[in-house]
Amino acid sequence: MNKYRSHNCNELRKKDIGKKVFLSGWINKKRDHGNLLFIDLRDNYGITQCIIEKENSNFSTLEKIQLETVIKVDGEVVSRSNETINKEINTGEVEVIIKSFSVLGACKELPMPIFSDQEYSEEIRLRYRFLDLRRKKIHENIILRSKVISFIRNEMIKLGFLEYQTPILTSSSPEGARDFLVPSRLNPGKFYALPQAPQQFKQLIMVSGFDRYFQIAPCFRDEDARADRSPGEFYQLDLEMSFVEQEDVFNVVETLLVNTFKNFSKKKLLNKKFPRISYKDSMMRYGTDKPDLRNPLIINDITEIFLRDDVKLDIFKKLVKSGSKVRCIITKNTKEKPRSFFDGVDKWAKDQGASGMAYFTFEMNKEISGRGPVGKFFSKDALNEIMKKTGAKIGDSIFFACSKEKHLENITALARNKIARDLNLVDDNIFALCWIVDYPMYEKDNETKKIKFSHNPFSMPQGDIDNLNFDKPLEILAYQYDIVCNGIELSSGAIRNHIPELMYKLFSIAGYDKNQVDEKFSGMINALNYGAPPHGGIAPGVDRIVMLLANEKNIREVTMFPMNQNAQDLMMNAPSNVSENQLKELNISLKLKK
RNA sequence: GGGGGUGUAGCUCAGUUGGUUAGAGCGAUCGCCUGUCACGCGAUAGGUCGAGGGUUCGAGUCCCUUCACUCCCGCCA
Repeated sequence: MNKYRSHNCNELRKKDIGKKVFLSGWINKKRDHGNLLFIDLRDNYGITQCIIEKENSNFSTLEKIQLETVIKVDGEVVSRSNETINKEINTGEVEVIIKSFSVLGACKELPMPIFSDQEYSEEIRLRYRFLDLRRKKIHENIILRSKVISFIRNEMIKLGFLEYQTPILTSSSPEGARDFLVPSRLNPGKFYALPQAPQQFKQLIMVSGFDRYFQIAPCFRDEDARADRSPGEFYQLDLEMSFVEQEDVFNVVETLLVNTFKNFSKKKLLNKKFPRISYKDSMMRYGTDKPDLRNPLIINDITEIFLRDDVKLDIFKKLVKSGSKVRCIITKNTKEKPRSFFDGVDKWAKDQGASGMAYFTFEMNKEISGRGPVGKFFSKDALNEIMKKTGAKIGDSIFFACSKEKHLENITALARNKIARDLNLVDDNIFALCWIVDYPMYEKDNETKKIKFSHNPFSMPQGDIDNLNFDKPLEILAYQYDIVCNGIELSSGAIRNHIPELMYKLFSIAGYDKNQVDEKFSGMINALNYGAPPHGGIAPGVDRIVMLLANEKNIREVTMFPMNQNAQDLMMNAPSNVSENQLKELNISLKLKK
């Protein structure tokens, strides 16, 4: 038998009464009654109450010992009287009378309490992450993460996929995020890059004939953090399949995600077959390509209304003439809402940098009218037209804003969330997943006015690929798709372009000549010339899936050892200075900006 | 790179209009307590009010600069 424990701290039950046992764990909590001391002993599995009386020669030592000290106790399991049973813990019907004990790991005064539901600053939590991780909530989150990953591995294998590793040291690529670079000692002046994703490798795996690949893949991107975006590194369920069309990828992902969400959360799935929403529709109806479908509000375009002569809202009419658009959100049956609700939205919009949100409520007295500050500018015919266009009914209200399209999309998307929150329209017990499809292949860079890839440059364009109209590149759509859950982007994927000539052509439109493509994507472009199968895939973000399942708003709550917002590991003290010698070996000299 | 929030005891926070010696809870230390499970009771220690500068008779409080953490925008094919 192991010398540290006969049982773990979640094992003892009534049937064990009378047994001599020994347990090891952390002192979670002490309750000192002077002649009687209760100790809650905690390990990964649970808590067992241990008890010692004054008569025992160990009493005074144990009484003085710090919380979170690791001890081993020898003792006997006894039953608890009915009044003293603790239903909160699994071992609550019994307790262990301590005969002797020993300290296995001493503990200094704690910088933060472990046994507490209190919130602590991120700084202290990250600096003492090993203490933070002992706390119940995050301890359980990390275990959940492990179980989710195992489950996903199993499901993928059941679906006929095999897991393959790809290199961590690879080459820098010009498209996409900023790379983390690693200097090469053996190749002076040259650098590896950490992969932003195993994109080219997984396509090469397909060209190598492996048919169905997956990997829980670490990805590295040197970009700024957000609450749902770790700086530096994160994990994707990377997958790729040969001889597939878009729907084949969708079927695999739907099966996998439905099973995963069902298995790890009590929340309901809004749809088992996720709705397909085109990028264009999504931008129109939700103002974003990551819509939260739990929110029933829809955005409508009512620009045309402002061309009518019987609409007198001159500020908007003038803006519309110079190319602005007007979009609105209808709220159902809100005629009784207080003025503060409407003004609150307007004020909020102004805080967001918009010119505000106009509003009125559709009313019927003798005839239809708009009640609210700007209602009087609309004739009854114009109001009828709006109702027809938006599906609004008498008693509903309308919020609308006028701006250039891009800004308008932003502000209405935010307003959609804000209004839904105010009206409590979002059911938090639902997962609403959807596909966003038909992304444009290219977009115009706002600053440089140049055409660039809007997403993945390796995506297959839609339509007759022998007769694509390259004169209008912005109209070319791609077999490119995202999956979105509750307004959070879970992943991006695409059917890939496996035809080298087409690849050169598509890159040339984004400003890369053949030589550049050959140089930057040499591994892949070369391989495509030797019999490449049609293939496609996707890469759901593992951290975000776990975040949703754990019901957390911050990705650090499901990451064991995260970095802070400035991409520093406060516990390990990374990044850090390196010695002159190390730099010399790498032929690197530092020239720091002042 | 830009904008917002926060920064007071080991931890979580309060601190009025600028006014005497900066408070509470938890934790720590000491004492009391035999059925608690957030045990209870009493006492003690613990502060460069993030840092620097300024205004003022007087600054935790007002102003400027700066640092740290965090949220957001940019960025993240």
